[in-house]
Amino acid sequence: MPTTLPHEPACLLLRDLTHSLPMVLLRTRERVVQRFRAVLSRHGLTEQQWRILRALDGRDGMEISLLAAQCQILVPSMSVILQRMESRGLIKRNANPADGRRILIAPTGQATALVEQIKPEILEVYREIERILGKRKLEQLYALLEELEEGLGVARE
Amino acid sequence: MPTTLPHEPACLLLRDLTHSLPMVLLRTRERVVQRFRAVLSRHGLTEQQWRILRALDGRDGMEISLLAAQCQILVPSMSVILQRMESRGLIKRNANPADGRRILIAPTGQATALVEQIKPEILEVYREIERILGKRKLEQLYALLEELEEGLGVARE
DNA sequence: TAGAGATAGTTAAGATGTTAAGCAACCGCT
DNA sequence: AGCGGTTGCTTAACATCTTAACTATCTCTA
Repeated sequence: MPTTLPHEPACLLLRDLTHSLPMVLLRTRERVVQRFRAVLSRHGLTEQQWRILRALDGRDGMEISLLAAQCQILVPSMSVILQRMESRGLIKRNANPADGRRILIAPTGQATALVEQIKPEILEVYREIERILGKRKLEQLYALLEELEEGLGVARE
Repeated sequence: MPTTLPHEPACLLLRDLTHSLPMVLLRTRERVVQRFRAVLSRHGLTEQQWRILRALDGRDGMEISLLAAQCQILVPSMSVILQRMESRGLIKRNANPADGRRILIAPTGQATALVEQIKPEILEVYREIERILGKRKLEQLYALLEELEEGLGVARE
């Protein structure tokens, strides 16, 4: 016995919470990130701090707002996180002489060394993920996620 | 000119941060959730409070630990969130006479009415998502996400 | 060139995430 | 009954998220 009425298509009913898109996205991301977190916490980094170091990797400076956009971290959060990272000696701030508002964030030598140390462990996690899903399905997953992301756009309406 | 060395397969290099799996999952989820948040905030609910009300919907009670698992919210967070929701009259607590540790959480009449009021707006968001990706690709996305989730398992190692 | 508006960052306040402790009620065993 | 281990939940501490207000600086234009 179907639980839906004959004239009421499935899309008119709310999917079971467990299988709703935000929940599935959240759970999957949680599982993935747990693996990364296990590595990063051993080095005293949070996931967000790692994203920042990754974004800065190989560059000699980046403005805070651009850094925030790349890391998918809101500017107010970024502001606080950078304060902590600066006091731990992971980043330094360089003023922009041409525009007193802009601040260039650069990784310290310590940070660069730390990133190089962590990279191979992170790569191992990526390999595990690729083993689970296979290269083809993984590429397919990337494509679908990015298509949905594009479709939803950046605008907040 | 490829940037990778001939004998070094792509999987040995860290994917560009912007296209790393955690980032893509995060960005896609953010875009999706923004849509929901726009609806929920008009009704004074956070995303997490909505998940809780959705999980309780149609049930007359649920233990806190099960509720937390279903909503993908850690128990300590759940504890605080429920305190807020109780003081706003959205949920009530019922003791379990057979086991003094267990507490049954139930939605109030006010909460049930609120959920019914919000449901159609949330459904509209789901329809928009289905329009963007199409039914087939959306199902494909669900399948891939759940396969990856299963593969990563629940264990924290 | 003064002043309105836009831009880059910070600060603030409330809510949640994450980990570790703490507490009370249960369970199993003696 | 009594004791140790387990379980369900709360509290605490710190980090981050989200929205809004605020500051300083810059830009554009009247």
